[in-house]
Amino acid sequence: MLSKPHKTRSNSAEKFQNLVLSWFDQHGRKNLPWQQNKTPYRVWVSEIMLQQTQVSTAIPYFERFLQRFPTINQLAKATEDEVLHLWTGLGYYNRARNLHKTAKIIAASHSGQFPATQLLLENLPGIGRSTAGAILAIAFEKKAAILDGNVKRVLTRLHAITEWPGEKKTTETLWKMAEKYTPSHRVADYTQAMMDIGATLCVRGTPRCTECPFQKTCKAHQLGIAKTLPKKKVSVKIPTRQITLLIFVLNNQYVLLEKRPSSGIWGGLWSLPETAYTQSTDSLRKAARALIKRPIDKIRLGEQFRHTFSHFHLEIQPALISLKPSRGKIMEADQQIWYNLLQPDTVGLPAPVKTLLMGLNK
DNA sequence: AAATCGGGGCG
DNA sequence: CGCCCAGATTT
Repeated sequence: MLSKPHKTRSNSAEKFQNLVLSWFDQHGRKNLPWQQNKTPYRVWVSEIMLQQTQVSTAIPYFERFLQRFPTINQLAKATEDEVLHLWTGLGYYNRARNLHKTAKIIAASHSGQFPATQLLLENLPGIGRSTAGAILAIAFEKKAAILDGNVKRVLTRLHAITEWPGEKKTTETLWKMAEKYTPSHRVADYTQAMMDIGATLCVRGTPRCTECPFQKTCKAHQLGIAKTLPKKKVSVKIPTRQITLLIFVLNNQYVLLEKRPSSGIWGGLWSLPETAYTQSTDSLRKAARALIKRPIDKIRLGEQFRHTFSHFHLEIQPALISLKPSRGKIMEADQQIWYNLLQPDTVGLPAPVKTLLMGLNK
């Protein structure tokens, strides 16, 4: 048989993989909830949750989500409100809506079976190049690269890449590296290990280089610039907006909520009626009367607080508007609910709204 | 107070 | 394709 002479010395990618895999065997995380009973469905849900959320935050959400929706078909049958309910507090609610959409697609068009190619996965809502790679590698043991925030940080330091990683060219370079290093053997462990190294050793701020398996090879460490990488995007000051949120309280038990449009901030969540910022009782009375016909008992201001988004600060002035008690049936308009504080509906709430409502219960 | 994080959507 | 947008947590 004709064959090329066998290489006796492993190349640099193989050396790298061996470092990563033996680090994983000794230090990698192997007991995360989604690493037990590993199915494509569980891996997918975890990857979506982890897109913008740290492991420790995601764990309780993952447990509750899987408890309620053990299979993708059960998720597909759920209402969007219930999916958003389980997502309340996690943020980026588009992720939850896309998760639901994708479950419906897979239940209907793939007979409940997760597709296992890069192209099919990337065509599903909420799954891009990196998440598709993670599902292929972790759930299917298929050779596929990921480039999440952790891997980006590891690679920029390893190669001392000083350009901002958001540059198109730099991102492409990083993807090329990620692909070059990805092994065909034990790719699930490798992928988990890279995320673990990024999350526990190669952290932003001060990396723990002395404990790192790449200590000898890391360019940034050699140059003493690990701490300064990846280069930050030039920061922009974000503006502050002010609003007043109206808390209509009826019979000391019900609070009026309105469903927000499905796109934009808090898309699809149930929020408090909003009005232009004011602290004047007179204008609050006017705004309240425009929104509701019931007679007002009294109005008082809550304590103003701040909620920050990626691109603006929101100063929230809560206003409690107690309504005169009502005995008859309480009517709800379309896109409106009287949220029962004692028996909360299973709907999604923005984090500050949830905080406000919990405060009322005390 | 600043930084973070992957993907969707729009022009 | 380039650019803008989304939320809560950590540092």
